[in-house]
Amino acid sequence: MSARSPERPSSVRQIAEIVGVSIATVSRALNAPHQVTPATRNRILEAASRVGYRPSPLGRNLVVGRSHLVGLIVPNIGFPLYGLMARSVEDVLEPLGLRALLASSDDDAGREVEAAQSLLRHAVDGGIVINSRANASLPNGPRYPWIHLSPESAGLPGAVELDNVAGGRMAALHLLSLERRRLAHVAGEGREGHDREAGWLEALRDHPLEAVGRADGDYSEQTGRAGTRAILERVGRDGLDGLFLASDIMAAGALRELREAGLRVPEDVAVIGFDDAEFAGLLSPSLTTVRQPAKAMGAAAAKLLLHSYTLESREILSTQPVLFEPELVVRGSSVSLTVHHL
Amino acid sequence: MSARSPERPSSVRQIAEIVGVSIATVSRALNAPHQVTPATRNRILEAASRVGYRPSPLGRNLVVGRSHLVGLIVPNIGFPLYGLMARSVEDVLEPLGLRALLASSDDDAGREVEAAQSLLRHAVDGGIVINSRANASLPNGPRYPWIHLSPESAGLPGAVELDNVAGGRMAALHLLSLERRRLAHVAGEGREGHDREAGWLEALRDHPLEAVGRADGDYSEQTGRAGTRAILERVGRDGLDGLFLASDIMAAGALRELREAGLRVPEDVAVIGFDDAEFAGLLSPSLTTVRQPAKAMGAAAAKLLLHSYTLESREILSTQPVLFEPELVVRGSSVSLTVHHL
DNA sequence: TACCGTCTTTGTAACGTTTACATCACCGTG
DNA sequence: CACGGTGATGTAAACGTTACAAAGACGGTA
Repeated sequence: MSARSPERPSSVRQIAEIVGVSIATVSRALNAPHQVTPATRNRILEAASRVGYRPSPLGRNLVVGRSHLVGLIVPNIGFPLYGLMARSVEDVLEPLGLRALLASSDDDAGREVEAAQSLLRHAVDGGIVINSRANASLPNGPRYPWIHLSPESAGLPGAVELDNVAGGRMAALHLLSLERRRLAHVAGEGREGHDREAGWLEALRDHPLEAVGRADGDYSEQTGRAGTRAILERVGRDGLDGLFLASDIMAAGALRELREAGLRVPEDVAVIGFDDAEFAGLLSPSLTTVRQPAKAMGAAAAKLLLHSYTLESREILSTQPVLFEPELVVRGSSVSLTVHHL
Repeated sequence: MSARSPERPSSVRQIAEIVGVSIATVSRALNAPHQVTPATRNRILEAASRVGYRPSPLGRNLVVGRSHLVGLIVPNIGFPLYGLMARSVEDVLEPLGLRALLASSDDDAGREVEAAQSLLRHAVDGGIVINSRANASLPNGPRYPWIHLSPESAGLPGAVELDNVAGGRMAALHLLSLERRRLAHVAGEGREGHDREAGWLEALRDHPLEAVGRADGDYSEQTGRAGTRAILERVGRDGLDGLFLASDIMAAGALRELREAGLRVPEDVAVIGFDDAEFAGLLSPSLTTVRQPAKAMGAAAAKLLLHSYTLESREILSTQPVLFEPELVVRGSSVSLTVHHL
């Protein structure tokens, strides 16, 4: 049983005294060995390992002026999409000895600014803000910039965005390719939702359609369901054969509403969601969706930050956002997949 | 346009020089105002605000020996259950100025130990480990303890656990209360899965059953599905009227398998899962499940840590784990809920 | 050999903050 | 006046790294 050693941990000073050199030489022996005569270097290393020396990160942080901490502001880390992004941010930062310091904004600009201030008090070197509402009004304290991983980073330098317009277009083209001509959309909020609908409408414009409907939603199951019902009431049971919803959660509500209305998916109505949430493949029928490449986007944001980290500057970022293309994931809710039970 | 002020930020030294006092007096004027004569105090505060003084957290951390950072080791923050726990940990820590520093273990003991070491290099004051595999072999560096939020914290001090045995019992009693007598279970791995099955079997013991089956799974949809199929093949289509799966994801697989086998849920087979994942209510039918109170458990772990934080000790923790009771959430997969269309 | 320049090795001091301890002045009491 | 107490302030130490200085060795050249 090794002793718990309640004595204060060993320091460079202690080692310097043992060996009979200055603390600077000790530090050099550990960090830049070639600058120290082999003889003294060995004595220092030997003494260091004998007393079990572990440099204090706090002392190091102080003098180098960097904490190796990266702030990560997320609306709510409990939401799977944000968790995924956070994880891939982490994976990129870790090999460089950087760590993510977590804060929640709850999609509120005020709380977001508070979170940023709190992170700055913890001396983060830089930060990544997912779904920023405060945008430019974030306190510009950190040594390296705030990177925005958002749908609406209004021209800010250092931004990673999803091409929501292209996503909406994809959904439309997919349904059109399935010969569906009686289409409807349940939209989402914010620029995000607006862009998805813009892409959707743009792609539909040139095609002769029998009917096209819409309803507003807020990404919740409840509004997905209510929107679907409203559309059905307006166009009738036969007035709909393709439905695009701005989130998978809304699409889950739509699937239920359609089933309860006695409509078959995908035979009567093809359904397509947005995000490719974890559960999209678990629904019945499994949900066709426009995939948001969350991991790649998180990694891109982290790399953007690393870029200015290694360049020791916060100014050099492009004003052009890094744009990510979504990806169509076709599942059972839009095509009758061959069922493989034996 | 305010100047970007590339000069180094103001320090206590600077203020001390302006006012003509020692740096100690400056520090006291800011942190313990009553120890300083009102006249000097005012001059110091005035000078501080004039130069826009903000104390360096790095300097402070260094001298007080606390970073106000709490390590949070999670298998994968992208998993919703862990994200939920992390969020509520954060909510408890935040009001005290503590922040969570994130690390991933990927359910691997080696990676977990590495993560702990990395967090210690960042000088975390203490830490919370969700689903620890390393348990007692975590490096005992931090000033305050590692709190375990796990299914199997083998007698470690400072642990928060779910009563999985009670959860299994609940599932059994629920199916029994629905007059189901041909029951089966798809088990999960680890002590977690073992305990759930133990509770399940214990509750079934005293009841006369027509049939009872089981299969092994690993919490994935695929094994939930395969296990269900295996059970059906063994007992036949009429040999099953109640099915308990050790996770909601497995239950989602079971729902699909049962549907494809032409069995109705809940009329022919009642299904119950475990966890109450986000999507449980989105499935069709919506999934009855044994709810794991993730938020409450995360909060409890954080409070356990705060306890030793305020007591300035890492030793005083109870060896008894804080045990949380799961909660039965009844939905459509086990009872025919009145459908409210119209 | 004396001098100069260059290179290697090591030492000094500063960075920012807090706090235990020391110092100093002042006031009241015996 | 001596003593003790009180309140305000100063000094120094703690942490690890690095710019700069200093010192010494060495070689080349006059």
